[in-house]
Amino acid sequence: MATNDATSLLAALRSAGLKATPQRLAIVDCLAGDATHPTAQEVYERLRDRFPTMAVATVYNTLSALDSIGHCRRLEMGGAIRFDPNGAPHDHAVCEQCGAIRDVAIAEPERSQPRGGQLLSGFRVDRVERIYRGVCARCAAAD
Amino acid sequence: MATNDATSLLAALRSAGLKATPQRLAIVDCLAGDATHPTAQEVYERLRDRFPTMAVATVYNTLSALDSIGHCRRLEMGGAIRFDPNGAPHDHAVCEQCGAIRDVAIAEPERSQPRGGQLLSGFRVDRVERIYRGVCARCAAAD
DNA sequence: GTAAATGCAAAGACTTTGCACGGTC
DNA sequence: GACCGTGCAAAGTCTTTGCATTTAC
Repeated sequence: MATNDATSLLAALRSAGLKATPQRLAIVDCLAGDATHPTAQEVYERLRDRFPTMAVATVYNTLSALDSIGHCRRLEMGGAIRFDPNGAPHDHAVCEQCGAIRDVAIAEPERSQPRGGQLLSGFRVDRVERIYRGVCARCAAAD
Repeated sequence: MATNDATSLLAALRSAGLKATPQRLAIVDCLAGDATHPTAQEVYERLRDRFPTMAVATVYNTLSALDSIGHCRRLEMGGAIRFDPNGAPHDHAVCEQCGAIRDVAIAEPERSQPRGGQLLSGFRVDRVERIYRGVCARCAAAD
């Protein structure tokens, strides 16, 4: 799988025939260097200083482009859509209080493979998503 | 756990000090008799005929009340919030094409218990959610 | 009668879309 | 130079909020 740092993301962009614009460079950079899975809005706000004229639509456009070439995944698990540049299979832990999302290594790799045959007659399982819901260390400490 | 049919949901409402209005009866009824996990909008539209003056806010109000007394769960798994009256622990299968959500019995009960200790230092796991993403029988047939 | 729920309307957050202009290759 | 991406603005969807009126208990 791709390492999905800023460099490889860019390479992926270009090899997919997509153009490398300054905005895209910045968005890719912002996403790759961030473990919190920012929303499109967050990326937009963070880049506002550097690109005062950039439109929200551009952020969505770029993130969708990255998604469609398989170099970032849309995470839809409540609230706004988040974007995950981590190409490796992994699960997520979501803090119910602050909404932070954290990657979690898959503990039981064999379980990540659907065994839908018995369970879901007629439903073709493409992938399984696991979400750990709870409270993150910081919020627990703040209580 | 509660069976969460319309009758028990109502009883729960009343024992929680919440009032049983005609609108709530209808909403509870609509939810209990529906396996598709309707969104608030869908419930609203379905009850429009019977309650032409009912407001969307009322639907949200009732569903939130049910959620807060633990008799229905908010499902936030992409797109609009859905409401699940099934009180038993279970997972969900989501069709990527039509968006249908289907309950899935938990195949490996022991796995539903978080073993976060090793995996998520500092993160207190309250529950684990599993989502099977794929294509439902009907959509597969339509291809 | 009291407390709570409803209806209504408005605002808010997030996302998508269309089109003309400007930049990349 | 051709094409793609950007910026801008508007619309669309879902959800939440405030307040006066009505209703259940």
